[in-house]
Amino acid sequence: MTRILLVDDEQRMLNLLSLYLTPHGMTCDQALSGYQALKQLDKKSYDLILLDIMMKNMDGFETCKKIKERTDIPVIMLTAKDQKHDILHGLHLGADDYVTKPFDEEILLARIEALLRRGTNQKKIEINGLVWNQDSYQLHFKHREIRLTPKEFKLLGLLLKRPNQVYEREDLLELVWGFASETEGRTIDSHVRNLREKIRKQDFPIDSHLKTIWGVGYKWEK
Amino acid sequence: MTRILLVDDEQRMLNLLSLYLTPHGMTCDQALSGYQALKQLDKKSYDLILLDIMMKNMDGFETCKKIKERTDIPVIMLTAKDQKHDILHGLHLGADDYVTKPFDEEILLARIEALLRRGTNQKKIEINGLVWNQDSYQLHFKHREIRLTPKEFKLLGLLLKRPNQVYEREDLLELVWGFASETEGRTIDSHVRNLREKIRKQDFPIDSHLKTIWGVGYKWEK
DNA sequence: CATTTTCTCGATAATTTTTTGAGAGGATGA
DNA sequence: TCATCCTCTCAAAAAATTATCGAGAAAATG
Repeated sequence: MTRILLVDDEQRMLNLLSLYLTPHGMTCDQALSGYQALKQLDKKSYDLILLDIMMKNMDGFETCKKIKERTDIPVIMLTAKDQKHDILHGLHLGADDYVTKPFDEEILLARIEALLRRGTNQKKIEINGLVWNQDSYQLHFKHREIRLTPKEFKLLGLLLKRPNQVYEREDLLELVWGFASETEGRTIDSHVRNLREKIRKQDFPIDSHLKTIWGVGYKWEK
Repeated sequence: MTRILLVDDEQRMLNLLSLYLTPHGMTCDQALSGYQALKQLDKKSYDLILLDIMMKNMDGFETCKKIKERTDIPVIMLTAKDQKHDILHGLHLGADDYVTKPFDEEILLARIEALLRRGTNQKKIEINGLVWNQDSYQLHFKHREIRLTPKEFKLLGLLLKRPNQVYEREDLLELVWGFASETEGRTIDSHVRNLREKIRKQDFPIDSHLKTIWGVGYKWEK
């Protein structure tokens, strides 16, 4: 169940948002101010935050900044239509996306889902009994845990998210290690090797899925 | 994997664009200026360039022009909504399409995909049931995979992209092997032979498509 | 700070692909 | 038809790439 925190100083807007989102499998908590939102964040974790940046006391930006300082939760701003400046300011403070008010229900949902689907936010993937779970940072096969290191876990997740997509080593370095990575050589091969070994040990047929594409890179084949 | 170069002088806009595109199987590199973009182009190749033409120092147009002078990579301009003049100017300088800011995610994606489907940047080609797929690096016929080596795969892709175009051996060496290639003699013939054999084995009538043009080279005949 | 775990990277073995050369086999035009 | 090109074929040698291993560096943990 996707947990969403709604932040707006108008109770009516909070209700409207809840009304839209709840039927789509999301549970919503409400906060009437940035202060309340932050307090709520200390208590619970959320998958996404919907934040009105034009609240009376103008603390929308401040709230956005503070949220991003302490968490990595995606934030969608609610903004007025033609406030390009506000939008850019919000994005600058770390917001991930924006939706203009008055908003269209479908657009809002599409944006939310896009953010949740996003690489780092797709939480659980199951293929042929192999279960990769972002939240718990665990990989399971037949209810047995396969312990992975962070790099192995991220690498596998990336491959699983786009079955059949071939990733060149360069791509993997960028996507798993990060932009400025200076790693090179056979580092990736080593991680692939360890990953294969750990999974193979549990009798999952990893070799018919995690494939080497000679001269190119690696991929997960369905 | 589709590689995209983002050019904008606002870091936040770059991040927003990455955010939208990455989940759709694209890897993005960023450049904060036209100068950076051109430098980056010397190092790597891209499938498409997204270029803000309204950067502070007004070098968007200049950049577009220079990109088009030295490459054939499709360029989409990011422009303000009502700058008809800018749009026309950009198209005149060789830009392939434009998207107005603030942009809609779906529209942006649709434009990108439309451009990628065109011309020699196609990632997926299907002819008479033979399916060539760049992303997965696979060739299929009737849902059976035909395993190709890198050279074979590239060679076939090249021919498929321009049906009926006859390529001389010299052309093929340049396009498949790369400029500085020193290969010669019967190398290409060997690869063509192996390619034909693998495909013929799966009962695809390769011989009525992949034709030898006596005294010249090879072509794919529709 | 000591210990454990993870990551990196080179060396070597194993594997796969590419190139090459020479003879056979076709195509072409006089 | 013949002489001459050019292409096809084949397999062995060369080259390129990946797998494997292990040791030391780096990072995380308690």
